[in-house]
Amino acid sequence: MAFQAARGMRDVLPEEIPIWERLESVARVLAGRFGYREIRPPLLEDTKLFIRSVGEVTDIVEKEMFTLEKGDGSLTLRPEGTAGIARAYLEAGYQHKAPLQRLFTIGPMFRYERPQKGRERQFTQFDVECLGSLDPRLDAELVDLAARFFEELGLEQVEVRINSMGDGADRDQYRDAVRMFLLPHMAERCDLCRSRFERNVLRVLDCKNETCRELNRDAPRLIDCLTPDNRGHFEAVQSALTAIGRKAQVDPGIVRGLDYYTRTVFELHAPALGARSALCGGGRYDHLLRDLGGPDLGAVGFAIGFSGTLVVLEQLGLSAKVSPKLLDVYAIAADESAREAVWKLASELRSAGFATVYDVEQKSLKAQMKQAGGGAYRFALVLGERELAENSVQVKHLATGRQQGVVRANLVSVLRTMLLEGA
RNA sequence: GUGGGUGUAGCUCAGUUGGUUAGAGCACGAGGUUGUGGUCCUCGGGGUCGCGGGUUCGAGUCCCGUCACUCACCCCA
Repeated sequence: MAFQAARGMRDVLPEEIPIWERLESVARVLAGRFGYREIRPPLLEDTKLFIRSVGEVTDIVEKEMFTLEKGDGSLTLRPEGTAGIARAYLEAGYQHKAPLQRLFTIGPMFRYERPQKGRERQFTQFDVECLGSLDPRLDAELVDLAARFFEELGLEQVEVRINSMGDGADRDQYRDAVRMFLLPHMAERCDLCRSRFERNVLRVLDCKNETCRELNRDAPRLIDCLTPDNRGHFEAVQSALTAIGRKAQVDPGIVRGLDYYTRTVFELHAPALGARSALCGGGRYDHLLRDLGGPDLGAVGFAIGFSGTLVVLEQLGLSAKVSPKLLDVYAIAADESAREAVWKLASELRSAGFATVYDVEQKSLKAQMKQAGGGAYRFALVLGERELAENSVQVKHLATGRQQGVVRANLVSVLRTMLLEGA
């Protein structure tokens, strides 16, 4: 093949569209039920927006951005959705007219990474953000919304893990405390821990290695470092979840990679998937709007990746439940003389609202029947000399094999009735 | 970015220590059935063996490079 899709980019073929539409529809309906409105920011933003919001020393900014230099400006394909939405919020002036905004978007994001199963360079996210408030119920609301998304798709036992990263002083203090705690025993730890110690100290606490976990046992607890305010907020999030029957386990290992996160961070996991079980990640980012030049208003959000979701549905055998869409009619010419009549009939049926297709490959009657019976159509309509002579059409219901002659003038109403009855 | 694995027909795969015209199942086409799909039977069309180079009398098979996919890391949706 002379050309293939660029690395990490893939086509969503017609066969896969039904499952994608299902994801999008579940996302839209659910977001709507929670009062979230769709927003569609551009795919390209000023590169500096991402550097400012995501953080200069993150993997995303350091090596994963698709950047275009055009004229004297630098644009980058969005590696995540939050920055663009926050920018759009401020540009639209919501901070003045209606600061509390529940927003969502569904669309492609781009990261220059090594592709893997469920991880592509272009990937689709369902991104939900609530800007303009610090209310802990919103943190819980988003956890609930994210969990319901997966439950709606048929996943049972979605696990919620939450943590708080503090906010400013307590966050730095906790980080220092962890660093001081780890320092004396770093030599005994694994390579990964040593690299994380440099890059993102808190992730050392998430090491799966047996001896490292042992060393982590007496690590300082975040809850002890949080300011009374932040501790109160964290507890309020948890009780808001409890109040609606959502179980959430506190997991000190959850540390979002992006700079803008504050206070609540959370992940959703599907235990059925084993080690790589993360379905969704999100959290609060209370100073992002301020950092982008707006007022210091709170905000919280999450993102769900569709590629990963599809992998999960596949592994749990849930994707087969999405049935392909059928076309209504395949119109067949029983002999050459009927081809023109079939062409006119197809046009008529399309006007009447039926999804209709006919043969353009000069196939034999048998081959046309085979085409009709291939599983993509509900009815085969047969027109030949006989039908033309008596002004009728043979209507065959392909699933049952039942066939009847229908007077041409009644065809539309008969078809309509049969489709309504699901016959 | 690091380290493994894989790449043969539209799809899933077989192909012996290197040896003649590279095979199967499914799918596709024609016929059995002169106006009828799904079952069955017969026949048939389909291949730059991912791409490029090398070793050899001879390469799908061995070597090197490259691209893609994939798995485990890093990181994350």
